[in-house]
Amino acid sequence: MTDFLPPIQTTARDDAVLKALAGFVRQEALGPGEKLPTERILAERLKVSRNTVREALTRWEGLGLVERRQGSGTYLKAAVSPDMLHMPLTLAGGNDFAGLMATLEIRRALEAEAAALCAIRAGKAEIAEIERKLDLMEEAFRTRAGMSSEEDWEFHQAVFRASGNPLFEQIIAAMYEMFHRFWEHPLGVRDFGHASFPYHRTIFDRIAAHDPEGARAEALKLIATVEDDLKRGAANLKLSDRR
Amino acid sequence: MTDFLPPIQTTARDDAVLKALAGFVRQEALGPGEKLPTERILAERLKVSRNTVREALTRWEGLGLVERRQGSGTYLKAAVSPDMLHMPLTLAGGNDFAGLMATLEIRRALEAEAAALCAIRAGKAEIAEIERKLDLMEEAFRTRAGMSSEEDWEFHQAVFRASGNPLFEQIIAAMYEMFHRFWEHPLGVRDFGHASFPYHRTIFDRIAAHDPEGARAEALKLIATVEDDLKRGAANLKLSDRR
DNA sequence: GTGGTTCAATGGTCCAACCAATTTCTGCAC
DNA sequence: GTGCAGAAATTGGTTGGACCATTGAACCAC
Repeated sequence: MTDFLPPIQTTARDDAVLKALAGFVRQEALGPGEKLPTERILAERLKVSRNTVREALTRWEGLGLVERRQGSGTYLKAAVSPDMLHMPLTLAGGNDFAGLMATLEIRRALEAEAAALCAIRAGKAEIAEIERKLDLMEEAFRTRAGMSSEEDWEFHQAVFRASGNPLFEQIIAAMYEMFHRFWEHPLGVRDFGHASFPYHRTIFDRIAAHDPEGARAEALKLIATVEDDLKRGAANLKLSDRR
Repeated sequence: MTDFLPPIQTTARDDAVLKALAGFVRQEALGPGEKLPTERILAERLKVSRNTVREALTRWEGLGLVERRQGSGTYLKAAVSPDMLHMPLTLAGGNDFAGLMATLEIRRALEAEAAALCAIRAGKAEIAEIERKLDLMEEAFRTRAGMSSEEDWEFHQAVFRASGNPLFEQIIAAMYEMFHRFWEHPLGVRDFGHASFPYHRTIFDRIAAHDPEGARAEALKLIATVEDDLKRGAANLKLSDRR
């Protein structure tokens, strides 16, 4: 009945290397941007071949945790801890309309929930921070006469951060990354995101008023406008076939 | 303005290897489970060292696209196409009560949205598949007089799959993994998940009736019962400090 | 058939060397 | 001293060859 005997692993050198390295990073309190030891030094210290070290680092590089620069060194790109969970998300045929809509559906689910949670949990400091980002965004909108991806993103980040659940920010950051990978100006729509502008303040108002369902509703409206923009853009270019 | 001239890569051997291999997989129409050429053969055919081939395969292995079995060979684990978009998601710190609640909040957001999308998009085949999983789950519930994690999980997986958006399933798989990381029987609650049982069928009914908002509402009820169980469990053991 | 044994194939690791990009140091001109 | 070009050291990237550990198939004795 107990068919759950975990398979024994006699050899897992590279995994051991990664665990040791994660421990080292924690020990030395290394943060993003900092340089970690040379491959040669790691190989010597850990008593494994440089080749094994390289395989381990290759894994971390693929996970986006680390960046290697030839002639310079290997640098941390994100925080690492020994007990991380890695989940490679893969989207087949990523850079097309369907892929963008897929990320937007995730964003709709998370954005609505996060806004609601934020309305419940955000304290005075968090609300002030969100309002600051909102002001920055509106200022950028006025001076540059259009949406600014950067300030817009920072506003949403602030909301996610105030939701009290770090997973929201991490997942949505991945979606954002995917969204902006190939589309600086998605589908050539010039005023992309323009329609979503007013909803940023309405979302903030509902959050400040600690009205979860109101915040959720406004967030849904915002996403709906982005979806409309996207569909409009897709309709504009008849053949988006990049195969 | 066009500061997006892609940097030329004088050296990107392993990337080239992956591209070539992806082309090969497509050419030969290889599917999951099938065996790839030997490392030695790949090295010889591609005119690169076996070590380079290994680094490339290590990347794919990290992305979950491929599985290597010593003494046997390298096997495809998922469909592979040359233009895939990879987005590693790394989640930190989910192994305590707060972490479990965090994963549940994500699950609430995604489960509700997926159920609604599923009610809109699922065809006859998908609905039949979901019902099959539901029957299996109810059968397991009767015979073993309690919730079965395995069958329960398969039911939800079927719903996510029928949502038409592969990201749902992938993200929720990460949450599931995190959830089950340290808690086989979360917090020692014996009949954990018992209360959520009836909602599985109500969710299915709303999906089968193509009633998005109904499905969403039932999904929310289900998650609420799980949250209650979790809180009850946390109250049971006064000190859950495993640090 | 059952249960070992042998043996070839395959991934895992190691080593030593060299290549290519980057950084650092050195020494010269001023 | 300052500035800068060129040499030298550092570091990741690649190569080729060797050996180990595991797997699976063929084979054999019983």
